[in-house]
Amino acid sequence: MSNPSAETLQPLTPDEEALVRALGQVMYVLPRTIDADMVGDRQLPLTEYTALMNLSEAPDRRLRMHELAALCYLSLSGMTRTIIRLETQGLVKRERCEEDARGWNAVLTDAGFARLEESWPSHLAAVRRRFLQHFEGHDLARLARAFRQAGAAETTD
Amino acid sequence: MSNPSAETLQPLTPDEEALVRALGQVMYVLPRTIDADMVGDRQLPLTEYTALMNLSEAPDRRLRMHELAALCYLSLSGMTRTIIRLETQGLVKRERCEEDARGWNAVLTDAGFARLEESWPSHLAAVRRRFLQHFEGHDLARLARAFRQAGAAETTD
DNA sequence: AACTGGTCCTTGATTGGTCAAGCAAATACT
DNA sequence: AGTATTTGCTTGACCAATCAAGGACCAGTT
Repeated sequence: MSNPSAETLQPLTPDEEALVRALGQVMYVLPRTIDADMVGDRQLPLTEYTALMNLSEAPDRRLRMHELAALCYLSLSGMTRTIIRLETQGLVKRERCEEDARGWNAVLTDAGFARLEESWPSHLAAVRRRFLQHFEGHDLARLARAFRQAGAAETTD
Repeated sequence: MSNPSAETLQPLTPDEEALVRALGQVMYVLPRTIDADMVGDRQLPLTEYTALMNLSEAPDRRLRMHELAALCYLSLSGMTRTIIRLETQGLVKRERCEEDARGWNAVLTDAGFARLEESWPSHLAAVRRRFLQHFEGHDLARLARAFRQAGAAETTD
C-alpha cells in the first residue's frame, strides 16, 4: 500500500470510474436506508437485527461474544454495547461460559426470537426493494462470490 | 414498507441469500478498510478525501454547502463539520456567497489541492485492491448502472 | 505453588455522524 | 413598507461506533 506498483496506478477506465462512484454512493446510502426502513417499521436497527439473526441460527441460540462480533462485522467493544442494548430490552441474556469463566455467551431469549420473527418481513422487504430488485437478470451467484472476496478484508498490507 | 405485498415476502432463493449476506459484509467492511488504508498512508480519511475531490472538480473549485453535502452523501450538518475539520488544516476555506448572503462556499485552497494530489494514488490503489480487482471480467458498466439505481435512495415510502 | 504471559470481555475517552432547534438573510403577501 | 414564511447553514444534544487500557481468568514454566 505504501508503495503501490506502477501497474496499480493506471488511471481508471470510464467504466471503472463509474463503478467506483456508484460504489461510493451505495456504501453510504444503502446501510442508512435499510436501517431507516427497519427502524421506521419495527424499531429494530440493522445492527441489532443482525445480532439477533446470527444468534437465532447458532446452535442452542447462543454464541460467544467474539464469535458474534465476527459474524456481525463489529468490533468486540461494539458488540458488547449492542448486546447491552438488547439485554435491556429483554431480547438477549448473557450467561457465563461454563468451560471458560472469562467468557460470556449471548443467548437469544424467547422474546428476542419473537421480535426477530416480527421483524424479518420488514428486513426482507427492505433488502428486496433497496437492493436485490436492481440486480434482476444478473448472475447472482457470481456477484456474491465477488462481493465476498471484496469483503474478505485481508489486512495483509 | 409498512404493508409489504405478499409477493415481496417470497423467501430468498439461495443465490439471493448468498448475495445479501455478501452485501452485508461489503457494506460494513469496505468503507472501513478503504478508509483505514488511506488514513494509514496519508492521514486523509475517506470523507475528507471525497469532499476535496468533489471540490477539485467543481468550477472555480468552490461549491455551496448543500451541493457538496449531496455529492458526498452526507447530511448538511455532517458536511459543516467536515469542512470545519478541513478548514483548520488549511485545506479549504469558507467564503460568503455573493449572490445570497445566507450561503457559504467551500473553496479548495492550493494546499488542499496539493494534499489531494498527494493522496489520490493511495485512494486509487486502495479502491483497486479492495474492490475493482474482484470484479475483473464482469460487465462493469452494467454493474455500475445497477449500483446507481440501488443508491438512488428513493425516500418514497 | 507462585509467577508470567496471553486471552476474553468490559470500560473510558474520543470520533464522526445524525436530528432538531436556532439564527440570519431572502422572499412572498397584503 | 411591514410582517410572515421559507431557505441556508450552524449549533447543541445525542448516538453508535472505534481504540486503548484495565480486570478477571487461564495455561505454561519453574
